[in-house]
Amino acid sequence: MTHESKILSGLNDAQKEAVSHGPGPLLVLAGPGSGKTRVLTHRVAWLVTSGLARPEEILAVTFTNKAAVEMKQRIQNLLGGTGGVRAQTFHSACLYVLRRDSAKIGIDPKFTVVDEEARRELLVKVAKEFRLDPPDAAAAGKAISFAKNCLVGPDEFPKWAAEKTGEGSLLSQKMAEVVSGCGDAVPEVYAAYQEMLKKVNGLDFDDLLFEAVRLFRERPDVARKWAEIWKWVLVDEYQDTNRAQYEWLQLLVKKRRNVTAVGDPDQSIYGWRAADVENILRFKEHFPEAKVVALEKNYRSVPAVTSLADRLIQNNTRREKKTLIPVRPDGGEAQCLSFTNERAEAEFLAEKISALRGGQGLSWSDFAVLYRVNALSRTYEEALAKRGVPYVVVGSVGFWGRREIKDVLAHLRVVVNPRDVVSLRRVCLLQPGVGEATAAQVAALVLAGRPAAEVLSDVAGKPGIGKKARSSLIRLAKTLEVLETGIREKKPAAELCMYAAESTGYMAKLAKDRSEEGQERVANVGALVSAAAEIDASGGVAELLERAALASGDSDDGGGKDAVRLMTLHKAKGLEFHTVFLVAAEEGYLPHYQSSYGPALEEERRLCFVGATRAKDCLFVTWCRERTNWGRTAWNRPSRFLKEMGFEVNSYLETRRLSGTRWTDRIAAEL
DNA sequence: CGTACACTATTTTTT
DNA sequence: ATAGTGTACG
Repeated sequence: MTHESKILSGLNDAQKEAVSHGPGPLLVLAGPGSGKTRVLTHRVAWLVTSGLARPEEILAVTFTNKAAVEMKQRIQNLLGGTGGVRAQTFHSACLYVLRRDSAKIGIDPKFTVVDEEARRELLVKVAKEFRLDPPDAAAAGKAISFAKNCLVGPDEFPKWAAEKTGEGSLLSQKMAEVVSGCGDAVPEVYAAYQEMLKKVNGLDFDDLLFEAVRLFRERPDVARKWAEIWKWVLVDEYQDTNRAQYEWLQLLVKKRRNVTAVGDPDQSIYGWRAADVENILRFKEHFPEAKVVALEKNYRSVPAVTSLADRLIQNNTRREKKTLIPVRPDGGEAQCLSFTNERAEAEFLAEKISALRGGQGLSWSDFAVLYRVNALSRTYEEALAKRGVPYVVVGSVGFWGRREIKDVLAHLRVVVNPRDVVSLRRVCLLQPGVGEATAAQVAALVLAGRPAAEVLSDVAGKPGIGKKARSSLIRLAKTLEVLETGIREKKPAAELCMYAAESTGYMAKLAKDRSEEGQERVANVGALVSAAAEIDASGGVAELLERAALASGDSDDGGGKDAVRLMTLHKAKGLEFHTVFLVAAEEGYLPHYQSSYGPALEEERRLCFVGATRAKDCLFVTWCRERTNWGRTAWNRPSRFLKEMGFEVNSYLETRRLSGTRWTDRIAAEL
């Protein structure tokens, strides 16, 4: 067998067709559990082994860091090394381009990537000048983010917002919500916020896409250069692309047209942050010569699960007809259960997990509890803990988002981008004796164009500065100077991290806290040094900061821990579990009350679809008549999606399975 | 400037 | 219920 045919063996006909498609646009419509990632990775391997592409000519784009890592690993397994194939997120691909060419559109390539936390900080500061309070600032921030994702600048904003309203799309629905939340101050705040970003030489996440598009538009020669580098582009989760991502891709592939888009319109769940399902629905219009392959066979779930998911999604109007064809034989179960309150629901689930694990020889990590909103996790956590069931809540701040990690890295940021006063402020506030007032003084002087170390020494000498503050400012100035030389001489990032943490007294401060939390912080800084050492093997400080910025929002997924996973429906996308508990299937939660009409409702339905199709063997959809949220107890109606899935829901006592092979009535027993 | 305490506003999803 | 903000005092 040739290497090439080895890559095709074991694939079904549709998969083979997609994998071995030659040049030209290809759209793969891949239902849940149909081997989407498999097709993507095998296609990359096939392109290489067939000789059509060299590895370094291939760019595979994903939405999450996790998906990018997985993709890389699987390509590596197939090819025995990635050999230069780039698999990365949209944001990191754009960042890669901008670091090299941003000067061509007037952006200093040493710019800082402003993460969510820093962004909020800047927005609040800017909004204050317009007499907006923090909630209004947040609303304005949403509108700004939305606009950037739609490639709309501050000047075009008013006209665009007016046009958008009443358009009937999900995009316009979300936009209307956002704009109504903060009134007509948005354009001014937007402009001022951009001004501020420019001052500190920072780009936020949305800017990475926005500016990458601007670069390709304003400098066709640059676009051409990158199109020659990445001759083959593959996109995962295409249904989640927004306007900016779509445009960037167009500019990249318009000449060679070697674009592979893989996705499932029924799993588009990010409309609220400007993803536009139309991108995938109109692929054929954008690329008339495109080949379209549908992967409808579902290898993941038992028929009981696929059939109810299929029934549910048929209720969406704006979709292309497509079915889920189960490959697996009958078995497993899909049930709907109701409870008087969330306590009973949580107890049931904890008990059920223990029983199933023992009975079927499963691991804790074979179970997942999925809910619509994070706030719901608490009850389930308590019940699991009470029974001694190990669990992880996927969604808590991950490593790169931890305060201590960001604190240490802020020192390096200040040196790499001398105008980064956001990081400088952070670093100053860490010093004993230094507060808001002093930090602001320092920031103002640095923005006026003076080097940070010099400013710190100067401010330290000013009257009115306390003794404690004086000595710590001087110490900080020295640290920054040393880091500066260290970076110039390309010292290892690990060494510099260690130095930053130690010489500023930060480590000592952390170590003083003897609590478990405090000790964990110390350990995390140690882990940062190790991570830096790993990165030093292939890069340096720049790479470390890059990785930290882009991963700062990543949530802790529990690693390989054998524990039940608790997470939101959004976070469950792309995952699968033996048994899934889809909890709080109640009107108000699923669909969420803020999205219970119009196009947004359809997205809620897709969300429910995504949740249900995570289950391989068992699916339990549960709802409670009564739920206590923050102090208040409310009465709930069962989710309309239950009926749509085929469950008969007459009253809370009689929730039963309508059709299917097994008819179990455990409801009475549970109540 | 830093801490302690009280009050209030908050809750959808996140690269 | 809780986290985050604001105020008063050392």
